[in-house]
Amino acid sequence: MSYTYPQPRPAVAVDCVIFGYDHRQHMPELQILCIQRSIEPFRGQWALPGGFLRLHETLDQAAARELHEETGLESVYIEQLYTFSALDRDPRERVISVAYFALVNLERYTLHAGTDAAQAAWFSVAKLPALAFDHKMIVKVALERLRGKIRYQPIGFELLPDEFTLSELQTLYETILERSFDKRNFRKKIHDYGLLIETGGMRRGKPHRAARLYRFDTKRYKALEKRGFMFEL
Amino acid sequence: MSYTYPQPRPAVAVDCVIFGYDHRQHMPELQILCIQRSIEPFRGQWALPGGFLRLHETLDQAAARELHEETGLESVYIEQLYTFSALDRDPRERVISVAYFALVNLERYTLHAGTDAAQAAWFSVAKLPALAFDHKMIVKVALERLRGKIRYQPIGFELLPDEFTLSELQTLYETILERSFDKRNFRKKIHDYGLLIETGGMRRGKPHRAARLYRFDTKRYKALEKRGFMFEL
DNA sequence: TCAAAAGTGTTCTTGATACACCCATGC
DNA sequence: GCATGGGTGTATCAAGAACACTTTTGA
Repeated sequence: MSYTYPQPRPAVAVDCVIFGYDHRQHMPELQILCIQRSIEPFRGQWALPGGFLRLHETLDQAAARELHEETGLESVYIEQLYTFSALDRDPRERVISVAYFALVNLERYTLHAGTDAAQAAWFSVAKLPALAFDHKMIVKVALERLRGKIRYQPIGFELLPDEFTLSELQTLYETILERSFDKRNFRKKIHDYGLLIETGGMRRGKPHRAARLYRFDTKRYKALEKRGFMFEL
Repeated sequence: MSYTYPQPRPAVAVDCVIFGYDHRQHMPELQILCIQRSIEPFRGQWALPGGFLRLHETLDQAAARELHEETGLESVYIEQLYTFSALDRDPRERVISVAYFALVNLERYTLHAGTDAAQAAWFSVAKLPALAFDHKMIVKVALERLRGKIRYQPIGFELLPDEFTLSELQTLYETILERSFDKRNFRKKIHDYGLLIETGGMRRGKPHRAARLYRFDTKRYKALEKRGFMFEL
């Protein structure tokens, strides 16, 4: 059998579930960036940022490009999630979509008006609007992945500033996992892993005791990881 | 902005990492099905079974179809792994590949001569030949996924016959995870989960005491799973 | 001085690990 | 009768869970 050029091809798109989190809020919520579509199909509806793969770029590059184009963000945590391929997921024609999820610390980022006439907005995951295509399902899979992964990989730090307090870290976990942790047990566990470095700084300005600031010790984590160490919260 | 038909498109392929396991072997090994390519590129080299996505099928269907065409197997465990998109992964042209992994119990399956003039053969994961394209990397990712997943999801049973002994189950875990378990602790843990049903049958025919046969209790597992239960080995 | 979150240890319970001997079978 | 794996329980250790009060800060 000779090489048969595969004639009819699906279009290949990349869609990004961009999770945002703001530790400064009193009751922080996990948020997702949506854009309001300015073109058909689903014109006027909210959807995940995304676009078509170009031939000169990898999927990772396409996802990073889309994220940059639609939000201005660069060098944030992003990873491939899953590839969706239902036959009718796009009414125009056959499109498969490689979904990514990204984690954004909202302190460093304030939303600029959407780039190409599209409105962008953050929605709490609890109050997402109706989404175009199969994006509701993509969000569902992304949430499951995030919740599963955050418990045994230190990706949660991507949602916080470089320096953070232990309470901020605990609230982050509680928000994402939708459960509460005992303060003393949480702190003991975190400290016992030895993965946080006290910076010496303090978080002040609130009408209560100031809190110590910490940084995540990436180098130490990577070293331990190579020796088969497993972090688990 | 109007709908811009995305002109240059990559071809979309599906590749399958088919894991095989035979509990009847004395020292079982995890194996992978490879096919010897009869066409260019990489003619004569070993590769993972795969082919191009057709427009009328989903990726899951394409993976199942490829698996069926190249092995005759149907209704085995199969799940999407990752989508690979390096620019030069196929020398012909731009091809992205959605990789799947499947689990096959080799007792129920003996390899027929390859379908379309291609030779198919099982290789121990420890002694894989050189593989075409980026298939070596795909296998690496599949192995990591299998090893990670088998510890907290009962997919290992897919590699055993419906009825199996506790020693067979233990050997399966030891083989895949490349570590040993204490026999008494292993059995206690398995029993405590209450997910095995004693069938009453015995595995005989070996020059030592006969062993009790068990079935995995899928219904009970699914019920527990919905209530947030987590199995972990 | 008050409200609000920061910070800190001990006890108890549970699950993980380590470990050795008798039993049944086929040859 | 012997070699081979099947089958069983207990004691120890480590990690997880439960739990309450004092300290510091800004308003």
